Amino acid sequence: MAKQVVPESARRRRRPTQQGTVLSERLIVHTALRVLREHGSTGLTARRLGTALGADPSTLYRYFAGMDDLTRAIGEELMGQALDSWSATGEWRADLRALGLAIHSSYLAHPQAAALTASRVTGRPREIAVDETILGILRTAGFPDAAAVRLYHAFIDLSLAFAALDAGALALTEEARATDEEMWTSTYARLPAESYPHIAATARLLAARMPHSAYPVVLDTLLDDAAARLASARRG
Amino acid sequence: MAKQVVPESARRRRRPTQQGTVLSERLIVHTALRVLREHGSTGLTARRLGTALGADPSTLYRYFAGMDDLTRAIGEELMGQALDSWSATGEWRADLRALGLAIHSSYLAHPQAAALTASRVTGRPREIAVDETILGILRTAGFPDAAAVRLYHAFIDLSLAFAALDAGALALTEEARATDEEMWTSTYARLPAESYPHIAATARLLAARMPHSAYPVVLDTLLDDAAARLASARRG
DNA sequence: CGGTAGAGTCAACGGCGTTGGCATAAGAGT
DNA sequence: ACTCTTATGCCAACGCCGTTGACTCTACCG
Repeated sequence: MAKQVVPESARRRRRPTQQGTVLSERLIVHTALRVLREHGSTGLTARRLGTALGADPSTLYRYFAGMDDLTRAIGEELMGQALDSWSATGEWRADLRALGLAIHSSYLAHPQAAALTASRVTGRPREIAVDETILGILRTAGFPDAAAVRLYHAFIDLSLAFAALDAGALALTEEARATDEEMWTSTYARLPAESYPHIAATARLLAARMPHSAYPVVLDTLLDDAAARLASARRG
Repeated sequence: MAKQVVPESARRRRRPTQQGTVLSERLIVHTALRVLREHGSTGLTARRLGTALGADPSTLYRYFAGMDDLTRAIGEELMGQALDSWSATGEWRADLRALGLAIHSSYLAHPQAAALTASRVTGRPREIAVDETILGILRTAGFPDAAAVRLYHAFIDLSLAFAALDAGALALTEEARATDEEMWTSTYARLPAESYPHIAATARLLAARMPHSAYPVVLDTLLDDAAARLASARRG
């Protein structure tokens, strides 16, 4: 078997598999995304991916060091899609907000994949590009370096943490997800008011709000705070 | 085998295993936490847990419907420990802050377990108790129901999302974690200033800040915002 | 138009969650 | 104190899983 994985750029011969497909990192990652969507976040297995590709499972080890390596490549793909779907306007607050939402929705577009990768930090190219972009927006907007780094840290971790949390909820099977959402109208809405007065009093509001993500609310709070600090620093 | 799991309260006979241990849900959950700590977040297996308990793996199915059910019980235990370590003072902002930090640090105290459970919502008793507590603090502080629910939602999801994110980082093996932290002094600090001017300019600040959690900063931002809204509503 | 080594295949290993059938001893009822 | 019932733990087995080493074949280099 492969002593070490051949980097994609150095790959020369493209021998088709028995079933005729010609493999590539790109094809494998995209097929993995499809398998994840169809079989859930725990449904990506070497055998299944091999079958989906029309190749022997062990062939994957010619392209990735193991399933863990493949997982990181999937995460990098999600981050890349977020960056591609975003464009700068020059208005720092709007740009940051849009970038955060782009990252969030890129992950939510592949919830099963996101649940697998969102808490991994890889240091791969597209991830670094996102970091450079965020820091650039903040420093160009006039934040001093210390404030920019502090805000960058809060921004990126907040976005990734919510991407993981919300993706985890979406990645459940359809029935499990429905059960979870209904929990606010079934379990929580029926708790006795004597023991749980506050939940009982707000049950209707909870059922309306909890199925949505809190990310936009928290993100806006963070950006409002940053804008206020920037304005007051300019005045003072 | 067990058609269905016998609830812990209805359990009568406590027959010791061949190796002499007397099982219980509590013992199993606590042993599972130990196994997770020793073998990592993917190291909890039915066979290993059975060995650690001195019991056959299949015996676990007398207590839990499957490994997934056990996982939820572990999450419930973490939430319970958070609630136990917290006490109210009556000052809403301080109480909320302390509760958030209690949840966060309860999860981080068992990072391998947290990585497994933080994004699950179970609707079990201790979890409901936490929800009731938070809503109680907010409504007693004078927030109208709509604002209380909005803030509750942001608060709990923020806390769980960061618990999961930060636990994920801590749950890596010691060497992998060290490698990740050093990435800010190795990879990021050495990126060429021509291609990555903003990262290069702030490399030292990044290396100092990134290994810590952004949770307290974001939590305080959220609570500051809430306090300001409450004060202005009182004035208006 | 060979020779070579890289890409795909095959078979196997040990470990996983889970199940059905079975032995046995704890506790209820007398 | 004795029996009876059945909850509880054990065993063996099933079909998955990731991964590996030895292999075959074929695309490309010269």
